[in-house]
Amino acid sequence: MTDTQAVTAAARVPEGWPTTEAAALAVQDELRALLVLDREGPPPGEGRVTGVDVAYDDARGVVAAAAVTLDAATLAVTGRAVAVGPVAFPYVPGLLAFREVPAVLAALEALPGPPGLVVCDGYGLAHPRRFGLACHVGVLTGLPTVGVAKNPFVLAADPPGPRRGDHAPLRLGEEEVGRALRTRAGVKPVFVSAGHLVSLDNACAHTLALTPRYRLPETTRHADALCRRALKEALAGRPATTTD
DNA sequence: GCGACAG
DNA sequence: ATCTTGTCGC
Repeated sequence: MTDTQAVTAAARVPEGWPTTEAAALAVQDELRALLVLDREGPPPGEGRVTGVDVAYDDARGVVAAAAVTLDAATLAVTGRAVAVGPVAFPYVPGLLAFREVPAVLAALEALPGPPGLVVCDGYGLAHPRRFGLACHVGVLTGLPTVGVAKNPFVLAADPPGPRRGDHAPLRLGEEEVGRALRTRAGVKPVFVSAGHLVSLDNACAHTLALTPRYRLPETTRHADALCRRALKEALAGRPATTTD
């Protein structure tokens, strides 16, 4: 219907972006102080929700990010944008954000309208240092964010019940920093945590509102399909690692 | 000391 | 994340 053509932007690694693990850890410590966790966040089913995801070609050092905005009530696509650029950091468990954030921000900025709540593909607070990708994106954009990961990370969770909506806590000490949430009956759960300006309860409510049919949120599904297509198209222009 | 480890 | 065929099911 009103599905816009995806706007394509060029992403680049910002000046002063961390190049070592030690520098990245220091940035996490610095940004973590800016997290806002005492807000309920926007209610599910209203306004807009934007999913972000990235695809890589590590051999060529290229990353493509996609941001897809949906009407929260109907889940219809209202805006799409992609950003292609250089990979900003190697993959290090716990430092994923340094790899994806530059391209993700470029895609979000290229959207035709306000993103609303941002759903990230990965963890938020349920992170060894309580500052996963969703927190990072939230602090840098000022937008409410949640993290929905497909696989368990460093925090173990008991298996949730078998029905849609059943969940089990992800604990960091005594604190519940995330949940293994069953979005489809009898199907492997997803791992939800708050990123910025959202409560864990609300993050789970949004996740359920976005999964009327599949295990993963509609936002993530759309963004995943778009960034893969964008990466392919961006690579089609250049055959391979040429002699430059 | 040796693995495991979001994407 | 990515490399990969066929196959079972709606």
